[in-house]
Amino acid sequence: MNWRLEIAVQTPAHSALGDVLSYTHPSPVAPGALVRVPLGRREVLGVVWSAQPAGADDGAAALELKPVGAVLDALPPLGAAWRDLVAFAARYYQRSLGEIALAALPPQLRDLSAVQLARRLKRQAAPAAAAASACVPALTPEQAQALARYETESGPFLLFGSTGSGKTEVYLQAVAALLEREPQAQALVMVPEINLTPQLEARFKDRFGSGAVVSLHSGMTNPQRLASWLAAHGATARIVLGTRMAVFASMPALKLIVVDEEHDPSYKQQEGARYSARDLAVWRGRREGAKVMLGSATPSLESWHQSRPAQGEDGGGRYARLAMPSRIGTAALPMVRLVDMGLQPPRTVLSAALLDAIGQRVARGEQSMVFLNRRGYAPVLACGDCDWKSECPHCSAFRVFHKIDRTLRCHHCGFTERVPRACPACGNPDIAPVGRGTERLEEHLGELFAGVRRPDGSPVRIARIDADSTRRQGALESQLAAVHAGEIDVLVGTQMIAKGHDFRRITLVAAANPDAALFSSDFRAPERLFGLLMQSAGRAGRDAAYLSAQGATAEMWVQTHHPRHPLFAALRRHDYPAFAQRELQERAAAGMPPFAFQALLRADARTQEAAQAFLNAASAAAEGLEGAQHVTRYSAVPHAIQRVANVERAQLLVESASRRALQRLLAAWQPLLHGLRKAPEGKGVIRWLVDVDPQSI
DNA sequence: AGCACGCCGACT
DNA sequence: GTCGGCGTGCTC
Repeated sequence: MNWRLEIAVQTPAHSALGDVLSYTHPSPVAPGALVRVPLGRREVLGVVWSAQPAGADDGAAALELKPVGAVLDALPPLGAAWRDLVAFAARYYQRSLGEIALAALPPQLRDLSAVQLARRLKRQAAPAAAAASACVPALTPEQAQALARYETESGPFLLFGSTGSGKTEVYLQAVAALLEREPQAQALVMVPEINLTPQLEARFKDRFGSGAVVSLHSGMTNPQRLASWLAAHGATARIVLGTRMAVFASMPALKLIVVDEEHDPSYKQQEGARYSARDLAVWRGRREGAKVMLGSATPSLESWHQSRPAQGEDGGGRYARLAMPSRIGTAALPMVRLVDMGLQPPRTVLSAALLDAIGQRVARGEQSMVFLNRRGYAPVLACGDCDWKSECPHCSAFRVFHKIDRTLRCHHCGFTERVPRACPACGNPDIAPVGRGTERLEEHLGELFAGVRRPDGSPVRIARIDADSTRRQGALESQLAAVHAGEIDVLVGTQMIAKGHDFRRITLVAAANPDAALFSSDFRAPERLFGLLMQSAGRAGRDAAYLSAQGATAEMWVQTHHPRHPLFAALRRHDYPAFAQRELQERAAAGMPPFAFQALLRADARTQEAAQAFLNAASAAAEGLEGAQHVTRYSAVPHAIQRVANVERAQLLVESASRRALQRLLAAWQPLLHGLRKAPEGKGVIRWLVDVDPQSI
């Protein structure tokens, strides 16, 4: 008898193909099995979704089905829980099943034949079990209490612990208790950025032995990723560490998911399937009966709101909040100093008081860190005579001046030219940089501190860390190592340096110019700024012993034109709850997330008119669809960066107080959008996409 | 998305 | 006369 298999293959979201394609096979194949199937002229990897005897009810299916090429039966099939996760993610984020399923598998699986895979699996013997360390630090009362609640309650948990409160130790011990109790259990630990995986990996391997731990992130080579994935799938790895992609790791015995720095925007995928790994982690935990622990010093307002305690009529949120407000040891949180830039001489970059404070630290042999959220030398180059500015010819953005190689570079499309000798418009040789980036700040500090000496009389050492300085493989690691080794006195960089890195000897952190986020059109900008500043403050004075030996106090400096802004008042007191309460009140009053759910319909087209026409036609077509009466549809507007690489971009916001209504509308909308693409309204449209729970609008 | 087919410009 | 530009269409 012949069997008909429904198989998920990598079909793009825009194709009109169904979720699964049907193939025939002489025998039944278990759902979750990997197969190779013919698709057009090529053979692709697929995941079996279901199997049924052929001929039963497919009389209408006049389609000539092709046979399955090969079954990769050396590999145990992917479990029902994994398939449910993939199916949910596909449905929720409006993508095809196959796109999510195949993206969740290691890329190398796509190129391996059944024989090659079988050989690979045979080679993947049991890992050499390196000894685990018995050295487990004693817990603080707060850590012990958080762990006790974690053990007795079901979660999900929000571990609200200030920087330096020892969240990682809580994760480690939660994992340790689990592995001890259940000899088969697996744990998944996620971090927002690849940069943060090495130090976490070192800590976990030290505690649990190197054989038990594998990493999963896009910085790994394909063979490494395959090896890690197979170890997770085969449950030989008890702990998987990784970035957002790891949320899809096949882990048959998953019992605990940790999402560290859960507020970090990096958990939201920004291209292809735009999923939130944090939200999927919560869903996956519930589906698989795994406990979920989200951790942050500055939680997302969504998670904070979801973990609110019961109060009066309000039954509270679904998450349990575990608070760890204190820093370990005697180290106090750094003192926050606000510099009113309105009182400084015009065009001041770094105020005299801040320079003095940094200079004193250099003289004492301590380290300082200054961050500025603009890389390059200057964001714009402008002519002194005419109104020429260094606009990108392909984008609605300025090209950034990079002095280091004398180029103008567009950070959106990559278009790069050498800096012209004179104004291209009027020939005036007097063209000058406007504004400041990290490169210029580094240069500026070098000039200002040229005469400053370190305790041993040697000159000050200044370094810069940003996307430009770390382009080379391994550059970030070596630069961070130099900071750790005390070879740097003043570190300049973008927010890259504000995240996670544990600099022991930094006693001063400064935000040079964070004001833009206060008045951004993006309603989440203040939340991100507050998180960034709190996190940066957390970089300072982490080592209490060092501080007291130095007789030093840690300081966080913020230069602003709005020193009385409530955000800074809360920052001064390190008072995240106060900031969150105020922000949530505003969000509630304005009907914004987390009190509403949003999705963006985006379109790219040759012209802005075409992009908007498509979106507005789509909006009109949505009238009367299921869920539409509970969903607000706004008009199409240009994207914040309207044109990139000569493509015009527009977006349309849809919003609802009901997640269910929004989901219904999006599901019903999808086929109409496919149709519209071919209609006159879709003329000129290059692509369109839906972004559910967009992270910025 | 790939990867075809298909119909018009500058080259051996 | 061909090589190749990327426009349109299909994949169980």
